[in-house]
Amino acid sequence: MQQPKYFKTITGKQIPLPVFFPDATRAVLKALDSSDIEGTKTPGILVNTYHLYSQPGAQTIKELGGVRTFMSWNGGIISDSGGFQVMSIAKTSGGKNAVTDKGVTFKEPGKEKVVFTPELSIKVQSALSTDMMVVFDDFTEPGADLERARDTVERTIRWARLCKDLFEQWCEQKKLTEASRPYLLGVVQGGDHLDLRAECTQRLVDIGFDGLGYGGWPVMEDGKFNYDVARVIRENTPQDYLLYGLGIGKPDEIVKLVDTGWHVFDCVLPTRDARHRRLYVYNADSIDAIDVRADKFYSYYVPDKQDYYRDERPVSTACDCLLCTRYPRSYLAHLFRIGDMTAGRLATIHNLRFYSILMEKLRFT
RNA sequence: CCAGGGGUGACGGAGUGGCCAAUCGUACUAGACUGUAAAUCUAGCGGGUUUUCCCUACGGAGGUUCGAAUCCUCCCCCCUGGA
Repeated sequence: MQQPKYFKTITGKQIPLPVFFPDATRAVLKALDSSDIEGTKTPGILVNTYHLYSQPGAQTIKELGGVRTFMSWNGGIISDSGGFQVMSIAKTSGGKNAVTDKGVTFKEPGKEKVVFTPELSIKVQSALSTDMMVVFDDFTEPGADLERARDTVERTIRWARLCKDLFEQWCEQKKLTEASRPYLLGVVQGGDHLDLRAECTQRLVDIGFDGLGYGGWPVMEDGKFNYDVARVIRENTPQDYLLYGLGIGKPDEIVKLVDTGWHVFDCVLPTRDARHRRLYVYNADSIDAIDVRADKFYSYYVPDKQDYYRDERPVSTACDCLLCTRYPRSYLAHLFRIGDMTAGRLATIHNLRFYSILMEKLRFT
């Protein structure tokens, strides 16, 4: 068994691993359109099942030919199950929200009550027509004790089995072949309890998936990444599985995880940070000079600082994005200061190119 | 020249005898953001290495008062009408 080399799309594309797919939760990468995304050499995106189910609805997207056609995107697409959103809303807002073996019931202020279940998640994901579907899981909250974590693991496994069955039925019904069907990803829970993570991994492998995801909140309560968890999952997973760090992460975390044998990542950081005026820049003069395994290989750049009001230089010379090749720092500073949307667009484009360069570097070294 | 209004910290703009180093907004500075309830949120923003304390401050100079950004007098400047 060999480690996978590509992420295959249902349209027959082969995207070389490792990959980073930024989050287009509601079928839009905030501030960008699909051709902007292409310009950043980003190979794929993540959309969210729950959000698209809420709006515009599974049936609508299905009739419009799936998310790929809907948003005119021809790269890879992963659909997240919606479990994470639903769970974080249900578990953190308390009240009448409840997680049972059947699914999750919750109510957001100003909206009607929602019951989200594994069945519904798979059904919606199949309507979205994505390249990877993720099982609906029960996420282990940060800091959960062993007993609590075990509960979430048991439920996650129960739901994983259910999702797998439904997925197989759907493939059979649609007469999908090994090549034309999407991946199905299991999600490992168990918090920081390593034995439990190992057990969860093994039991998911017994059910059988194309890959496994690093589930739960991506970082520990102190904000540090728990690499032991990543290692334990790796050690208990067959070589030919895809390993996917759900919601991960910072550039240096991704480097370490790739070196640990992980292949797929998604995270809101580059896009959200861009809108929040944090740009990522390599500590290098040119793209060739970037060393992603150096100690501090990147820094943050705050675009609208007074120092940059009259700065004619590009944000980074180790970048070939639209922003860095065309505009001076002074212009970006101006756009942020006047609050124009173009600031968010250019900054997002830059950060996405930063991440795509990162993955290119990791692929070749 | 006459009548009326006004001068507050980088800017806009509250406050009209003590609870005022002075509401609030902007700007600025720093920080946060990890399967997006987030183009958001938090903190600081006159000075001081004794900090529930001292100093300097609300156009300027005097004065009233136990106490003034707030009241009085004069001066300087700005705005709006009228000559």
